Amino acid sequence: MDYQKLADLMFPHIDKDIDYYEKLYPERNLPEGAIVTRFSPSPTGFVHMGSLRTAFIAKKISIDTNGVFYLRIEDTDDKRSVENGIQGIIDDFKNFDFPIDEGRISETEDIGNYGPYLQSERAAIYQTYAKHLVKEGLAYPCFMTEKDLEEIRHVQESKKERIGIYGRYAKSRNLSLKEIEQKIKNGEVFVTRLKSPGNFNKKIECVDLVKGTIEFPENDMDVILLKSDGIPTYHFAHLVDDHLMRTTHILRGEEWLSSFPIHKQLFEIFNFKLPKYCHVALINKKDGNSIRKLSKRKDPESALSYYHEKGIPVKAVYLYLMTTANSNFEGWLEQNPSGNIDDFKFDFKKMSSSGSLFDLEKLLNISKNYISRLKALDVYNNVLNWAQKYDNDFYQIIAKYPEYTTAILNIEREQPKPRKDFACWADIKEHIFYMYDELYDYNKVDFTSVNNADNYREVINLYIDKYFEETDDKETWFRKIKELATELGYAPEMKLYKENPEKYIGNVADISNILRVALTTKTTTPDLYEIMKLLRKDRIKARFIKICG
RNA sequence: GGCCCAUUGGUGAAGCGGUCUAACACAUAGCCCUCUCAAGGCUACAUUCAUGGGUUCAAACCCCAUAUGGGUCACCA
Repeated sequence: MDYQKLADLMFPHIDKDIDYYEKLYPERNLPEGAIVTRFSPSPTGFVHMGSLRTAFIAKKISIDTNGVFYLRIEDTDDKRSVENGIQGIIDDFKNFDFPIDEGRISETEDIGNYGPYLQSERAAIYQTYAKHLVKEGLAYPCFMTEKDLEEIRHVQESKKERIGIYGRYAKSRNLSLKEIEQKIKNGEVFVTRLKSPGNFNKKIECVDLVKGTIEFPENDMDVILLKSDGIPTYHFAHLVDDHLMRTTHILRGEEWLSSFPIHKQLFEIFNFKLPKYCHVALINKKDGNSIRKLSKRKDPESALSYYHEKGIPVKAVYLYLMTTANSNFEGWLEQNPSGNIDDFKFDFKKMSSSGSLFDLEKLLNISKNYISRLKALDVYNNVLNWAQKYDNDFYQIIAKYPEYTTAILNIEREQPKPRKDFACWADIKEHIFYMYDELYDYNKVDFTSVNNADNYREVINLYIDKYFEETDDKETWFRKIKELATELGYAPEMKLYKENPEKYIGNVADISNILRVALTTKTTTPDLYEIMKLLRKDRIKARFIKICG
């Protein structure tokens, strides 16, 4: 068989050879140990949480080694592509503070010297490499129709054989040049298949960075390299792109593990340096009694937009992802409260090889801790940004009172163990609304949940008349509450009350709760003294009077 | 069904042959502290590491089998 002739028959328009591209995309000039990684989604919708996790780890190891992280869009299947899919991915990344070193930055633009980074723009490159393989006698055109393939599958199923095109099922391997020429002349379409040199009975070893060495049967499938439209399948695009873009590490979901032997074989055939592989375990979700993959369709938390809507800080999400990625990260975080992930060194050995459940509760806890360590002004700016998008009424109010709001957010914050009230920006309104006359509603004041509050009018009136003094410091303020309690027959100390409950009609807690509910409509708030200090005299009196009047 | 991966509590996990009646964190419960919360402190929560067998003086850790869960077997990625 004259393979050169066959190659020209199949790819008459391809005039370059692979040397051209090898020179066009030379080895990267990077420091020793620098890792080149990538994220290569197909534009089928929003970026999935699991994908973000994989991308995040990939980026992390590139940062750790002063390497490169790039974004490549795998749009080789237009049936699945979604409108604005590319922009959606780019936007998701942008909104998640996820800058890339090179790759696709808009629907049409790239940065970096190894592009184009959109696979549909690389057809000629793939075809050049495929043509090369044909010339070497390692690939061939296959004219089988869907029906032919179906029949083969049926035969294989009934004989309990492995499904696929291999060995004697690879009928098109035996076509003569003449037959091929005739078919092409007749306008028959063909795919380009690998003439796999593998033997299923031979074992090969594939090394995964976290799973270790895995033994597989050698690949003997004549997998499709180029579909009939000349566009590559994932396998071939992976080979060509990751080789040409000089990727050193492939991080991808575990669902790719089983095609590892195909990829290894492809790299070996071309004699390209095999990148290192890391198959990242999937994130799961408990659904009733069963466990399944976190799903784009069923689980809102799989979409990045979910975190924006709730106002969960992007940093907190990354903190969570890192704790799931490296088991020693949490301990490290405790030692390094600054929490700068860049200072932490990722280690493949500390990565779990089994899939785990996505734990929103844990994420929220991490977020709570993260927010508690922020300065009040930071919190303010963040809520402001969030509210502008998701809660305009609240936005109007807090935008009107920046300093006041910041002061509210600073209550019990500047202390060694700050309050941890907020897990997300969306939580904040519920915790502080009563500080604004616009949101405080005295109709909501309800003493039924406060103990011994039947005489709330008496308590409040006495407090205004005799004990309330705006300039009091905290100690004085509290001493007066106790005096008020005593005067009305409530125990001034919890201890006293517990010792002789029958001696009193209630205790100090009841008194402050009456005041608390009156001023805030809530039974649980931060330090009442701090709240009153910010509310100021006039508003306090106005609220009290309205309630008693 | 073939091939492959995984299996420590409600969750994430540490552990890599003896110090394991199994670290740490989340969740849950109780107590303390306390003006209510949040937080914090203390305590409880796997006598046992999917099951069975083996190797060993000794196994969660090594080996084998079984079970369960997951992935994959497309002109999808």
